[in-house]
Amino acid sequence: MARAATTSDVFNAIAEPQRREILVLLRAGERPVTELAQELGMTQPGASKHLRVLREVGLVRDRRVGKQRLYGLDARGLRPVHEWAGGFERFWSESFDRLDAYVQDLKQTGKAE
Amino acid sequence: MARAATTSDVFNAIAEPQRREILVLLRAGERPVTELAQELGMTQPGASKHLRVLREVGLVRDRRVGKQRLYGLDARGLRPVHEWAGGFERFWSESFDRLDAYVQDLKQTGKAE
DNA sequence: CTATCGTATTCCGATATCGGCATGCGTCAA
DNA sequence: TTGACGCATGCCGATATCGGAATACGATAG
Repeated sequence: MARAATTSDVFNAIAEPQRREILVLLRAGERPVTELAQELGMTQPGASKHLRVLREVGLVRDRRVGKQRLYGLDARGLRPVHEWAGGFERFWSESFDRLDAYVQDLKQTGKAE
Repeated sequence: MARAATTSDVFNAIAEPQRREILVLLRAGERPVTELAQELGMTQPGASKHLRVLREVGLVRDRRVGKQRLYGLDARGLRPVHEWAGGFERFWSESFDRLDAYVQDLKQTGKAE
C-alpha cells in the first residue's frame, strides 16, 4: 500500500500551495484557465490539472463561455475544514498555563540530562 | 520536479486522515505512542512516523517520562488553517443567489446542448 | 471544411509518500 | 552487565504526485 489518502478529499486538495492560491484568486470572481495560469506563473496544463483536482472535490465549478471555460469558486467544501480546525480553538486561545509549564519542563529535562 | 509541497507544512500534515485522528485523540490529553497506535488500529512504527511529521510541523510536542514518551497537542499551528478557511466564509454563508443562479445556468447549458 | 484559439489529456521522469518488517537506540530493572 | 520494554529509524515495494512537453479535443471564425 501507499499513499492512503488520495485526492477526492478536500484536505488533500488544499494541501497544495498552488491550489490554495487558485482558490484565493477565484474569490475575486470567475476566471478562464489561461488567466489563472498567467497570474500564478504556471503553465496552462499545470493550471488545468490543479483545477481538475479542485473540481473533483467540488471546490470549483466550471462553465463554458464560447471557447473559454470559466472557473468559479464553490467554497462550501471548505466549511468542514474550518470547523475541524475550529475544534482546536480552545487549545490555542486558552490554557496556555499548562502548555507553558510543559515547555519549561521540557527545557529542564533537556538541561538536566 | 515532483511533489512540490513537502512535509513541514501544516496543510500537508493534516491532509492525512490518520494524522487528523491522532490530533483529535490528543485533545483528551497526552498519550504514549503505543496507546495511540492501539486506539487508532495502527502499528507502532506507523504511529511513530505520523507523530514525527506532526512534530516537525510543530503540532505536537513530546516529553520523556521514564521509558515512555508522551505526546501532547500544540494546536497553535492549526490557527492559520482555521483562518485561511475562514477567509472563504462569506462564500458559503451568503450570496448564494449568485451561486444558485449559476447552478441553474449550468443545468440549462447542460440540457440545451 | 479548415484554421485557430482555449483547454484538457496523455506520457514521461523524478520524487516522495505510506505501510510493513526488521532492527537500532535509550531507559529502567535485576 | 544483561535483559526487557518503549519507541525511533532504516529499508523496501507499491503507488501517486507534480512538473514539463507534446498532443488531442472542442468551439468558433472564416
